[in-house]
Amino acid sequence: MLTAHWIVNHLASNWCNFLVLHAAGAVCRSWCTKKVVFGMAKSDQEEEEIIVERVYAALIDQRLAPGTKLSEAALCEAFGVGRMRIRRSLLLLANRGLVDLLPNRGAFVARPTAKQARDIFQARLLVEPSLAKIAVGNAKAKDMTALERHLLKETEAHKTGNRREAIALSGQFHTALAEIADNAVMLRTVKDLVARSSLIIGMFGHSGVYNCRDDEHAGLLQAFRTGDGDLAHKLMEQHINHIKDHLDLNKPKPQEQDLVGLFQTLN
Amino acid sequence: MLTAHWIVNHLASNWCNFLVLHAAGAVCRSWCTKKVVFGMAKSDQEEEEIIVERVYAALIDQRLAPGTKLSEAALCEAFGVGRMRIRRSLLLLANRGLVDLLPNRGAFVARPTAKQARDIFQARLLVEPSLAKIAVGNAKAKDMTALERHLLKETEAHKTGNRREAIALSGQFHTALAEIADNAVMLRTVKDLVARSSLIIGMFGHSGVYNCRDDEHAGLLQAFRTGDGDLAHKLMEQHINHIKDHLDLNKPKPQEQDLVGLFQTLN
DNA sequence: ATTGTATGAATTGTTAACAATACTGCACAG
DNA sequence: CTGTGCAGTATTGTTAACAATTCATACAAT
Repeated sequence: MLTAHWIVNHLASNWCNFLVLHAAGAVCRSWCTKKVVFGMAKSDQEEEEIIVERVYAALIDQRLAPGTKLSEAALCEAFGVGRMRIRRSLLLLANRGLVDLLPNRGAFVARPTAKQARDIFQARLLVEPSLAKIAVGNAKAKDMTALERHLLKETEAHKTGNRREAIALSGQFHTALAEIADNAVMLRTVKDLVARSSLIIGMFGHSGVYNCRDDEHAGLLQAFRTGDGDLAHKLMEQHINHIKDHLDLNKPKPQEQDLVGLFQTLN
Repeated sequence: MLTAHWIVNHLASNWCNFLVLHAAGAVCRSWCTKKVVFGMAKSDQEEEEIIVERVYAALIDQRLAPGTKLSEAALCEAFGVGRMRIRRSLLLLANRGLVDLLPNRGAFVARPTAKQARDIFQARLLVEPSLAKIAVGNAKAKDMTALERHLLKETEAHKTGNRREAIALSGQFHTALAEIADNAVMLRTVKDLVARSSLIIGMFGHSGVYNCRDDEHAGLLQAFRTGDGDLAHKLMEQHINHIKDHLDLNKPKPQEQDLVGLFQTLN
């Protein structure tokens, strides 16, 4: 069971950043009758976007295991917001397949089925290689340097054995490509797929195996340097297949609620 | 402006079906202390899925023009549900890019920008051809007959000049392929892309031009008959490009609220 | 000892009232 | 005639109380 205290410690690690961020979005009622927001306009629903993003991050680096109960009260305390906000955030997360919303039971971190896992990786194979090719065509100089820097951090995290950061960074590498491709639709799609992949790895992955191997990311970066889009396509395809190969879709991790899941045939 | 009456007439055309459907999900408190739901289990959040689906349909066959205000009260009356339900549905629709949610102003049918239109069609070009190829590989006999029947209805609607039905059916053709491919992730993606494409056509399309030309759908069906996945890939690519070519992304339709949108520079 | 049942607590779902903001119409000054 | 300011009204956003359901514990029975 998940206590509020646990969430406060593990989920809200950069809570202060959030407060500062929010305070910066100052609202000023000026001479005109409309509100004018300086800088960032994240007064209302942008706020639960932040919550969603934070849960995203927690899912990706596997601080929240599949099946974990996300009680409203705990989340309220963790984020210091009202129940309505939390409720909306959970609805959005459920809409993206990251959370299962059982009526009268509450919200749980999603436990992807084998079928869902297959669908998700098929989708990644369908989308990400082509997207990588587009990204190669789009990459500006600053994108290249950003990727270089990202890869440095990634290998660094691997070397120092910082597992959580390594996982998070390897996920971000994939979304970074979508950002370079400069397509908002695909960016969101890839983000969702990466996050759900983390859940899948948590359920079907062999223990000790990371999300991505950074050397494959390095190969992709090399394709960016030479501007070889077709190579990037091929490498990305191989890369995703490697991730998929490290799964055993027939044996979901025997977590605590394995028996109950076995008899919930609806799922 | 959108009156409640208008919505009742135009949005809720198959309202009775819904009632029957819902009544069929009978709930029976039996000897065990848990609720048992016979047949379909759409008691709770499934209900707003229905609302979302209905708005979807209305957007696709262009009964709801981009920029139309969706007032909560009107929708409450149209669907006969409480404000909370409507509010959640609007949140989900906004999350999928079909509705713009302006703080304190309300919900409006989204008016895609030229950039968004480009992104969406790029995504379709990236996804749907490959998906069509997969669908060809997956198609069973019953899928073929269903497609045949669908195309008959589609050409029929074209011949009789039933514009709304023609548009709706041509959209459904694309989602039908995703269903045959049997990938839930891609199905949802394609549904969203098709719906948003309808909005784009409403904003940037030349008047009198349909969503899809049914003869191109017929060509795709032919590829299914011969089991030629690569042909399906090529045809779908051409098809989407044709749709895109009929747009003029530089000239958004001068609808009534075009001027106000012009001076809302935030958008 | 295990199963079944009942009671109380905790959690989720819904409703309605309230607060805050945006819209509308009118008066009035320039 | 246009533009500004100021009510009143309508719509949206939030909160808190209430209803409904599930969960946990204790206890009785086979």
